[in-house]
Amino acid sequence: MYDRIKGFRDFYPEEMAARREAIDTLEDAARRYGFREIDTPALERAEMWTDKSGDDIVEELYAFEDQGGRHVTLTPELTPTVARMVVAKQQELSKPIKWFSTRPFWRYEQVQQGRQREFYQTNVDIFGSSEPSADAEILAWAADALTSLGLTGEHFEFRISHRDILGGVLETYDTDVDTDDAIRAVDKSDKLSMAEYHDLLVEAGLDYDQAEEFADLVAGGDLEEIKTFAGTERVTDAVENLQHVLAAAEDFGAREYCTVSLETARGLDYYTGVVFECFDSTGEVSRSIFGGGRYDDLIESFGGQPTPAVGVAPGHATLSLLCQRAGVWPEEELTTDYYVLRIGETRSEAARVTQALRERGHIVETDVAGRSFGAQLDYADSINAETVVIVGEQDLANDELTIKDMESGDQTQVPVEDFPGDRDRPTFDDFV
RNA sequence: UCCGGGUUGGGGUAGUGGUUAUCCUUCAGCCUUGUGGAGGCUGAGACGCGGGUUCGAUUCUCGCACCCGGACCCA
Repeated sequence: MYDRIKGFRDFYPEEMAARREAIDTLEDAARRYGFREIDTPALERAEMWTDKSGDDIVEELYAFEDQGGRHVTLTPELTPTVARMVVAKQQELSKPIKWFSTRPFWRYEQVQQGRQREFYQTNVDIFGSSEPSADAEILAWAADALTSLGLTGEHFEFRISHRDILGGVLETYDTDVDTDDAIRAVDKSDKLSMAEYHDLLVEAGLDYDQAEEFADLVAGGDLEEIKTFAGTERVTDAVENLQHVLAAAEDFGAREYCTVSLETARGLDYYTGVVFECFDSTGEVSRSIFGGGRYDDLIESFGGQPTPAVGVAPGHATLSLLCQRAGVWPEEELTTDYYVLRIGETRSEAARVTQALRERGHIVETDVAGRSFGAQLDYADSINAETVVIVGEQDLANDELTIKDMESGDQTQVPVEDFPGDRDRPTFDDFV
């Protein structure tokens, strides 16, 4: 017996069927918005991460040197890859570029609830528009995707913030503030006592009065108050941009899921404008369900022309936790439309029936194990077959088949030449 | 990397420093090559790995692995 690699998961048919349904739900919603599916490599040059984040990040990567001496890594996130793709075909792609993909990523991390080393995300991005409508479309897709899964506003909320608001407010203080440290403190404020939170802000460079004032302002989340307080163009622009995004989200029916939450500061250094995270309303799923936002500088930093971008990437692990707790995760039960039971030397006729039903698009199984009548019926039961078509020597002797409804156990005879006939989905009821 | 809890057939469990490790379930076969969900019979299948203590370790002990939480981190 070999062990599974830690942090990697197997998906057996029942779980896979549920996952497939969930993935299809997310992707069908994306297709309705005109997002086009792409697929991307499992392996990228490690420099795509080490150049920007330093060599320490290798600790978090499945990175190695390949036979050709290249430093490569299993891809830990999609964004740099799509940025590379956009840059490579910048001239020929019509804007806005709207892409989605579902695929695994790999990070060498500590395994926790909702976090594995191999994890699946559906990434949805728009490149080439800085309009609030683009941000709103991302939010609208995210809301559509979640509600299509059966979730409602009771189950989740989008916490929306803007990168420039916190930074912009902080820079209005005369003191020399370490903005990153202060924002990190804000991000952690949930988990800290008020005093600890204030202490961290002080460590970042504010004095105690400022720390208290700043913390209150952020927690209050009153955008107009913040605009007035800061009085700078940067903050005014950021607030107005956030308001425009929310207004556009309103038009697309996504506003009701959005809460302004300036404490939602965390995240990727490449975010530049509106950022948001999705949280479980009950707080049972401790980490965020997913995050997203605007990253207007990334394409340029990858050597392309300045190209604004906004995107979101739900992780399937946390999403399925959320759905399971909300009781809307798809049923993990396999179903079978028909089982063609064969007894005696009847293979050719049974095969004809089997293939005819398969041609109609049904899930059809027949005996491949040489089992007895009873064992075949047992098996048909175990795979939740809806209808069993019995092709037995006794039936064929009368030029008949037996159609059995598995739920009721009722059965009836039908002429061989009349099955399946021109019926799309013949069942017991059609023949009584 | 750190903290806490855990690991006995495929799943769920009982138990013990000493003979054949308990029970339920599951799976396979048969009773039954013409009727499933019931029943009977037969069979398969476990003490996570390694070291130590001991005459003897699944049991005590240490280390490791893995699992479940959490911290840190989360590009």
